[in-house]
Amino acid sequence: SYSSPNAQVVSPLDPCLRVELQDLQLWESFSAAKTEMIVTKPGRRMFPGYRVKFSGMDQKAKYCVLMDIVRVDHHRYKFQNGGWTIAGRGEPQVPQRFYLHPTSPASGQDWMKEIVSFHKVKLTNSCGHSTVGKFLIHSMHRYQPRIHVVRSDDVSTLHLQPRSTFSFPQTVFITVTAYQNQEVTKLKVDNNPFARGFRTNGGKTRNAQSS
Amino acid sequence: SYSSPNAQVVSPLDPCLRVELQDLQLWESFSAAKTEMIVTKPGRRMFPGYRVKFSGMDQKAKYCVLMDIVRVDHHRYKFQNGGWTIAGRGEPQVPQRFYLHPTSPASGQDWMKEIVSFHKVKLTNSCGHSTVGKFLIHSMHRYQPRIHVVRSDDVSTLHLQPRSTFSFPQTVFITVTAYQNQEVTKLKVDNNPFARGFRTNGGKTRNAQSS
DNA sequence: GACCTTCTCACCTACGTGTTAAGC
DNA sequence: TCGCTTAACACGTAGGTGAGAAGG
Repeated sequence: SYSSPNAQVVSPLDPCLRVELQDLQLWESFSAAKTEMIVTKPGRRMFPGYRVKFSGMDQKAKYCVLMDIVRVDHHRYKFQNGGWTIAGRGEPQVPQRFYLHPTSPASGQDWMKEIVSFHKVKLTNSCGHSTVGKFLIHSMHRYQPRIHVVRSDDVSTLHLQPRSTFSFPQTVFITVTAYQNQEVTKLKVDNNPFARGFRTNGGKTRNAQSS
Repeated sequence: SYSSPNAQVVSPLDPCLRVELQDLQLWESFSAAKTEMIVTKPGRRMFPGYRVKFSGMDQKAKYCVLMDIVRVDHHRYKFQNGGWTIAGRGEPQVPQRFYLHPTSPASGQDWMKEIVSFHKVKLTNSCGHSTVGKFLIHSMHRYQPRIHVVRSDDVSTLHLQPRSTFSFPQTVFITVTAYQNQEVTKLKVDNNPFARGFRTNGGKTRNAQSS
């Protein structure tokens, strides 16, 4: 009930509220190749960046928007013979911190005005560093980001409020410390502007997602 | 009553609360030459960056910290014969928006833990663009930033709460669209790392304020 | 040895500077 | 003309890429 085959999901609590995943085609290209996300000690961004568009909010009401990243299953994975296979029991899932989108709190009108981006969040495998804007996760496990919407402007009691939760199956990924599947690497290089230096030819020249 | 000859000011509402201006020596060098701040359509940062340190807060209590920038007098200025002179009546002062420091709300302990920086705020003379983190002000007028501390974690009613206001005479500046005083230009080039490309010699080589 | 992690690097994007010339 | 504003520019800082070598 947290996922949907479509890129637009309806809230049970707030029946008009809808969330639409951006860059859907890009996400699906990665998903078809089994998305990998690098995780490092200092923290690494996700690519594609996680961006959504809201509609059906109460224009005047105040909302907070949060993200977390949760495990999809209980397995550890390995890349073998060109594909991903289960490699035993996964690490125990630690309860995730929520990342509060910095626009919070804001009116429904403000949230719907433009695309809401989480492209600055980072994935880390080290608990030593500061953890603002970083998700601590294990390598070689499957994860999925989730978006939570809380109809409140009181940031201090968000965890007690009812919330609407959205997630998209296209955004499931496996964490790695180095890319395993060359097809994934090629998609990253061809579409992430910061990796333009590694393009050979045929890659998108200008209009890729600006991370 | 909003200003003080010192770099550390005491709150009337909260007698232990103190605010200390950082980079005081740098601010005073500029002030001695009559500080100029560039204002542009897309927005320009201030240099020196506005940074303060808090002490004497209630460790457990929640605070919000805001900035605004207000007119110091009612004049318009011009630069003539190497100095600033009054050039008639200033534009009418428009009520300023507050900039809420993104750390807000946070505990006194968190605020006091490290230097609180407003170096990302920008000065603009165009109301067309988005105004988040930007102050709309007129060129050729004198302004002064102010810091407001509100003992509350309810962001939505901040404007109704009592607040302690601090400002420092060393931070008064005149807005310009291009630098008038060469002495000011030299101070900017010698101390702002982003202007390192314009240094001739004798400028600080490394340890300048990282804006 | 096989597998995974970490570090350094060249290369890129993004954007903060004053300068300069053009515009009004 | 004069005073002020704007836009394009070269040159910096800051930081996001995968590659490759080294480490465990």
